[in-house]
Amino acid sequence: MTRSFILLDMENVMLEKRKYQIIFDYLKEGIQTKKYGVDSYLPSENEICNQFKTTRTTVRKALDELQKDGFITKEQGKGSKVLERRKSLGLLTVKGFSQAVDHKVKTVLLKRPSEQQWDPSISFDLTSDEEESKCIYFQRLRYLDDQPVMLENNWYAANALEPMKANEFVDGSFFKTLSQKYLIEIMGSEQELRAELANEYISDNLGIKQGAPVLHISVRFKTSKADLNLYSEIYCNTAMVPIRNSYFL
Amino acid sequence: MTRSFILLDMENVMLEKRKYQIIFDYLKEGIQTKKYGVDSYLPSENEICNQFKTTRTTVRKALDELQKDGFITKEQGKGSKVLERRKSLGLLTVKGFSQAVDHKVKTVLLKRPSEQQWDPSISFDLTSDEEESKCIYFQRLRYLDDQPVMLENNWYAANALEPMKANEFVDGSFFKTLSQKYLIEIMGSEQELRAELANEYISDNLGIKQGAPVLHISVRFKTSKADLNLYSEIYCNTAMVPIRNSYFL
DNA sequence: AAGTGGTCTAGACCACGCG
DNA sequence: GCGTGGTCTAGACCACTTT
Repeated sequence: MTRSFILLDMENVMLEKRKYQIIFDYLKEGIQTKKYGVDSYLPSENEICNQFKTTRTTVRKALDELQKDGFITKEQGKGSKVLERRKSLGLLTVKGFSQAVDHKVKTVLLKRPSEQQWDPSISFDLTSDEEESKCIYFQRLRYLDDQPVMLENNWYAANALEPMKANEFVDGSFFKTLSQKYLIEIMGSEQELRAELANEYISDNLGIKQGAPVLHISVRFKTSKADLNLYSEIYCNTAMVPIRNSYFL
Repeated sequence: MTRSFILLDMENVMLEKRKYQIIFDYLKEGIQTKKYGVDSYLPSENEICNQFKTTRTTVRKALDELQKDGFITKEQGKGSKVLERRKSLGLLTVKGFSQAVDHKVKTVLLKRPSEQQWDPSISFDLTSDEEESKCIYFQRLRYLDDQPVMLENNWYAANALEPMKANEFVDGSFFKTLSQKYLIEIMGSEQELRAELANEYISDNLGIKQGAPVLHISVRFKTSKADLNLYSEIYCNTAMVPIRNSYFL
């Protein structure tokens, strides 16, 4: 009696994770590392059942979570298909950035990631962990049709993630790099929006007049790594083209 | 043999809905009509099982959907608790509007809902159904601490929903009224953001100088009623206080 | 101890997609 | 016809909360 109790307890300590969580993690990693490529299908529910010696209920729980997190979509009669990118989380896009057919898009790294002091211009309160750490800062300028439209200042805690090397950026995207090389996902964001008049520094970078209206966006992105947030202060010239975002259940 | 086949088929035609969908709809309506008030607990999973003569798997499927849609949260050992409001869908809030303790909030209906022609200033393309219909227009001005901060122009298709009476607004909120009186929920939104300089009309309403920077937000809200979208063109004075929104998985 | 939600098993039948 | 995901049953044991 005592012995079986100890064994059960051991099992819980050893396993720790729920069975569906193990399957979820296994499949998620497979997607992030491109073992299961975009538009391909995961193994069928019954195959996963056999592989993990479990029942469909448990496998379906894992797949439901993957679907909720935007990694896959299910197609009745066909299978679970890997999606291109996760459900957009209110990520800001310049109108036309996605319909890239008739627009040229370019991102220039003005300042490559390097260790600095936190900047007081960040609009959000830092966590106590972050305040104790130094930070990594990098700056980018995004172009649409050779016209600069977004000036981006980005910070994150140095003790949460090493400074990314400039040549390491996957497709020039910080988020793609996080997902594919570090297996870290964006879990949500908070934004503050302001309309301001461009000062000299902003107007120089965006190639507009001083005093022209600019959209100032402050964002805190929360990630699946508990101690890693990304802070961005973004200035946009919305005269040519508005900034878009959308969200759906 | 033939007879039982027919019966089964009949059953599908009669029921049409899945069992979990019936339970979902029943509970959702209970929440929307305040039969289950905010912060109260739904009947336990076993009670619902007995009431609908089904198993916990099916009941839990219904509850999972309610949770995904932001109607309830589950508390282990306690029950399923009704939430105050649905998961914010990137709804814009003025910083301080929610922490209303130290701020006075006021909404004034400048133009009560009435039938009009669609306004060409709407930033989104209308559906063909909407174009064929007239529209309902209403205008509001929102104050924070007796300072006007948001001027709101709103339109929706007249054939999708009758014009709401001014005294019908629940807590002055269009969305609360939609949910509680019409059982219609917001399913998502698209936004376009622009920084602009206030023209005379805007500056008069917001009590700022002509040429001051204003945040222009165009929104299309999609609802659970297929033919009902709400279009809003909003102008914000962000000098005192920024506009916020957030989204999480 | 009793009740609640969380996980899991071992099945069954259905609707859909495709060869 | 066969494999896929979608729904559902009838149980079991667990962890957590409250009495």
